[in-house]
Amino acid sequence: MPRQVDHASRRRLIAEAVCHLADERGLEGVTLRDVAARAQVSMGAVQRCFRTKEEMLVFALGHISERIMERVRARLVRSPAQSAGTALGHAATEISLLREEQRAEARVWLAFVAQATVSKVLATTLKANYAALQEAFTHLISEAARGADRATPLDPQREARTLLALADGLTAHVLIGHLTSQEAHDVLHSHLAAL
Amino acid sequence: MPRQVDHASRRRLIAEAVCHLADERGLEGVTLRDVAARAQVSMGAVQRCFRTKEEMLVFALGHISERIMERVRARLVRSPAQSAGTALGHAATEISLLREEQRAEARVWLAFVAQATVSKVLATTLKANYAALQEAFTHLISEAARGADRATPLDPQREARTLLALADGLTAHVLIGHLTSQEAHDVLHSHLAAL
DNA sequence: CCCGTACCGATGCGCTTGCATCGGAACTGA
DNA sequence: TCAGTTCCGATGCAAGCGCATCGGTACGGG
Repeated sequence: MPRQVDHASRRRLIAEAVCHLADERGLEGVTLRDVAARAQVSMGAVQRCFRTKEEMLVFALGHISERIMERVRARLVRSPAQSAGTALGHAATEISLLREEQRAEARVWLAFVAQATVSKVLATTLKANYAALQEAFTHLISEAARGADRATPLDPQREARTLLALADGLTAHVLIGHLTSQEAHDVLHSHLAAL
Repeated sequence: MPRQVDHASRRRLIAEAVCHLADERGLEGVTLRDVAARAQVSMGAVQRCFRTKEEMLVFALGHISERIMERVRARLVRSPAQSAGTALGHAATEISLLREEQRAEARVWLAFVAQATVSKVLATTLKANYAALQEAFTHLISEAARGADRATPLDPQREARTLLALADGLTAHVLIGHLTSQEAHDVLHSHLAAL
């Protein structure tokens, strides 16, 4: 058996390169050659890992989805003691990708969302992610609502959808410079407080 | 003076073609040749109207911005009798581009938003539009809030930002198929009711 | 009537793209 | 040590891109 290469890790390496390039120049500016150069591998290696460019992009989307999800999970685990309400706040903040160091991920994410409107495979991947997030949020909200008694009974699923859409909208507005991340934080927490 | 052509209307014609193509294939799939073909003019004509492709795209963005703004304005004028609250609802609905016949505009808009994260000129144009919208919403909200007395005093500007971000997020989620436009409507109106 | 000017369609150029190909390098097992 | 197998880097190719160019066309003024 000759030399074996760890395909999985190489694919991840390449996915990282895709994200960096998508951050800098947009998804359209991602070419196989540039990806190879950025990942410090040859074009042939890239083509061995992914049969087509689209396959590469889909994998990259899955990669960063996983990273984001992982961060949310980590955040929830890190602060388990508090109430479901604060956990919700943390999760929402993570999702919004407002922190400076997440700006790159946010740009890549937005690029993929835009691309998904014309690419069926990307849309499928994205929908799965959103569905998972929405479910998680729904649970958090209904749990948080159990304690607090409210004048009007609230629909956890609808509130989850609201929160998810709001987070995404805020992310986009920060990215194009319409809002500062400060303002976005303010809006987000105000909304959460109203819940 | 030899034959003169109406440059302004031709530019609008081309902008329409750009929007159609961006709707079908994404902003990346917009090429000068295809635009020319779709607009039923020659490539030379396109190049006469716009010196570069970017100039064309920027004009197209301005064109559809204007159209959307115009629709919002028309909607507000059409139903002036009601309260500021219902006017707000109408405006928000228009902005969200949820109706089927606005799906194309929504796709184009999202494509431009994504592109704006890497293009300074596009970002500037977009920011101007969002600023105008936010201001309009702020006024509507503060006006609507004047009548209703509330437990917690609300910040009109913050609520305007929230509404704008929520509308955009919902639009995106409908486009990628995570929500149906029905669900988005539900979310939006529920949020408005909470105000 | 025809000349001059404003317009435009077609064509060419240089470049980049995604993808296919292949000779040789690298490493394992005997 | 060497044969065998797996991998990969370089190169080629056809297509498509944005943009520049230019000769022909059509119209309005003298």
